[in-house]
Amino acid sequence: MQVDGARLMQLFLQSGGTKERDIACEQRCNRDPGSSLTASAKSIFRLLAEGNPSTRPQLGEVLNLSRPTMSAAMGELEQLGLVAKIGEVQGLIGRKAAIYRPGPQAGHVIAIDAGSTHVRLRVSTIDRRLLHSRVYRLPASQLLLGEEISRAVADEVSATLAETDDGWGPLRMIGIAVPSRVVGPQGDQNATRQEEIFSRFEPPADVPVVLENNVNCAAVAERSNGAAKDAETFAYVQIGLKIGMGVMLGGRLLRGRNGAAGEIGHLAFPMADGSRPIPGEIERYMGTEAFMQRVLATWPDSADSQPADAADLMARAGEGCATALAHVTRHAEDIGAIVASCVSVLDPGLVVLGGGLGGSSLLLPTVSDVANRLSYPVEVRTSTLGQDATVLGIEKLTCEQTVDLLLGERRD
Amino acid sequence: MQVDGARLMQLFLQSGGTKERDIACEQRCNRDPGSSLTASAKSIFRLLAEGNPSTRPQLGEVLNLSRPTMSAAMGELEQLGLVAKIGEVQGLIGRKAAIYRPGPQAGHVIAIDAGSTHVRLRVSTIDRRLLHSRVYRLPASQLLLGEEISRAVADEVSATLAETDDGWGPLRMIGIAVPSRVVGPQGDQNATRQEEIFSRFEPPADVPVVLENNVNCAAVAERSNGAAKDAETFAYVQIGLKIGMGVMLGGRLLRGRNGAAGEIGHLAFPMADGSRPIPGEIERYMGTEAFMQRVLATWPDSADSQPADAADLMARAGEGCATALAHVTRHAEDIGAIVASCVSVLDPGLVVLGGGLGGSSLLLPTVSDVANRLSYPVEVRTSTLGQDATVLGIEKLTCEQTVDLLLGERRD
DNA sequence: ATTTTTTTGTTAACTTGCCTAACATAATAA
DNA sequence: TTATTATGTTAGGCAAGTTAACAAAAAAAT
Repeated sequence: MQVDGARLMQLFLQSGGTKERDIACEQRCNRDPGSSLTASAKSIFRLLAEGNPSTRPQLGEVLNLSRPTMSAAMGELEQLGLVAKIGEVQGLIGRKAAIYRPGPQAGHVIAIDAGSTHVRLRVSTIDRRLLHSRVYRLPASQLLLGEEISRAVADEVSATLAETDDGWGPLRMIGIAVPSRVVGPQGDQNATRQEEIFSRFEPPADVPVVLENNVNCAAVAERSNGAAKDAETFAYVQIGLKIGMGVMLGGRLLRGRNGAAGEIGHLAFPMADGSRPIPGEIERYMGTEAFMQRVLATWPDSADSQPADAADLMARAGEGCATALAHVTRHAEDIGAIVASCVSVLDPGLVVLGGGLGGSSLLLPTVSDVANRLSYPVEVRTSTLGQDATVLGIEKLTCEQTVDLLLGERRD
Repeated sequence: MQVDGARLMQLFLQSGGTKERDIACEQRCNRDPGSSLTASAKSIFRLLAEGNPSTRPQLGEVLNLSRPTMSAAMGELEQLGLVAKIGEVQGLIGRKAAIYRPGPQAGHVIAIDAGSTHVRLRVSTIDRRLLHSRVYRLPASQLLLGEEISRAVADEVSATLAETDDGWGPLRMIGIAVPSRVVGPQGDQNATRQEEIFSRFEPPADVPVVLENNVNCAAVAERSNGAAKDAETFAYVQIGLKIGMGVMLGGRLLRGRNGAAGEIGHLAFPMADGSRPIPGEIERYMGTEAFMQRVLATWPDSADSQPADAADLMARAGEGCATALAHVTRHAEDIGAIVASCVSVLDPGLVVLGGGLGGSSLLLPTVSDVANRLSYPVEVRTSTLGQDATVLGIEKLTCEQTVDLLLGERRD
């Protein structure tokens, strides 16, 4: 079932309309129950949605709200079921304080990493308490087959819906991380395969769907759960089979006109006096496959047997094999050069390295040295998240979108 | 007179403090007279500061304010002298409407382009009505001598202050565009020469100074007066003696941690299989000097005499000289490759070319073709502003900062 | 010339959303 | 049992907006 352009737009833009006819009101009011809350109630809900259950005094302190205002706001929120009291805490002295977190009517989201080897799915509340999760490994023979991924997503979502618990509240949104550019209405719609995800998967009616590029999702995860927890601005550079970057500026993803911001696989390369760049060449050159070809081409017969794959090479380098280490270091220099180019454009102050190869801490010193030598001061860190990075990122983004939706404050 | 670090910080941060002691209150209240205005009055002032004199109905329409609110807000603003009635307009029917613009107490700013060949100065109201302007051409022998530029700035400012008219209202701020990185407090302070501007120039006491990189200023000007009038997001790429870029994202400049965002003179280059990049090499390679060396090295004896300089080369290319055109086109290919790298990182959708060489429309087709072939869809335009771009940009930035200051809303 | 219509601007009364001050409640400490 | 302290509610006030009604000033209609 192919989802056409109009339908996809609808998925993107759902819930925006305030000028719809009255007949849709009941639906809409159920979809964004908090759109008529006071500003203070909204800010309280936003804070609780971050994931820390809090007492009224704590919330009031952070948000600079008086106790009467807290009282009124919590009244509004509790009435709608958007927050719930989950316990009490006793200080050293004085009356106990009630502890709140988002309530059942805040509902839950489904976040899906629709990767080419795995489909990972997490169901969670909007304050990111995990309710359910599944992982489906795609048969290796079907790598890169968009339709098979779509079918796997459809299956996993069906299975999830069958197990839905009443206590989870309503399903508010589905977020899907895809390994392609994600383009808004005014961008270039050609040459993106974002619709393929819907070729076999039809999302439940009335549940908005958000799509995001998988590298961007990993960047979001690094910020919310990983190596960039303290940073508002940084770049996440992924080096593996392919290369890509996710850019976070002031806590917001940089997407670009065509959803192509961070597509460093298209940096001009080769780039030197007398040479002419080839489109996408740097992605091929830096990718694991070409890298291993170069490694094997010069691997000495005298030494150990040839490394089986990139992971094997990295392992041997880590064990002290000089030949392996030389190759890894050479690759790290190339990565450092790419990082330097990104720093020259963005000057993010922090770069997090991730991906199949980039995640190795062996690369770190060389990448950092080269980048800092070529460009401007930048801290380089290695990703602390494993293969869950992408699904955690799309979960975070979906929760944020859901909060915006519930509060009637569309952000982007 | 060297301005030390503490003084510079003070210059940057002036007007922020709300926790100063009461003795400073009178001064402060004179400095940000509008800090106690209602939100609606502030938004009205902001709109008028954009430069379009407007009637109350027009303002109310745009800002969604009722007539009584307009009445109250205009009352506040007129009382403070922040707006003034400058006339009336008669519609087809009905009562005349008064036309307003920022009033005398809104004051004026001095904007300075402290370039290495010229010092350009504009005095204008915060709605950018030109009050006075001067240009000083530095003696060629003193190119790049920071102290001479500083002295020229000091002289021009003195001359301006001497000519100040009472009708201009108070001097609110001085903005200076400098050809170096401009670094905030948490960035890398080394290797920027931003303080040199103060070596011979001491700004009047109590007048805040804002510094900004000159390429960033040109980008701002392209947005407010030039080729990117309709764009919120674009990159301005300057190609001349040196190369640089200014990045505008959603109407805001991207500065980076160390003020080095857009410093594409540090893109990794040469970058090819087997080569290692050299810091700053692409700036040398792309700069006019190295470019002309390559041109002259292969210039055929049989043809016309060698071109005298880059401008001469461009002129001959424009007249149809095949040799010159071939060189220009080759250079345009290199520029296209650089643009492609920037597009791969930012995907801005629009790139404006400027600078001594970049401003030539001869380059446009090739740059556009190469960039679009190597990377993602991007429109390429040629700058429409001449040498005034930088001073217009710093003027715009200074006016924006002044409005923020007057309204007590520090933005960045 | 007078009345009507239309737009602009003001006045009056109300609403919202926050605040402070005072009071009520529930816990520990004395 | 009383004092102290933190939490939560009630009462009353204020700032900044709203709508409704009225006043003023202009062209259009009578």
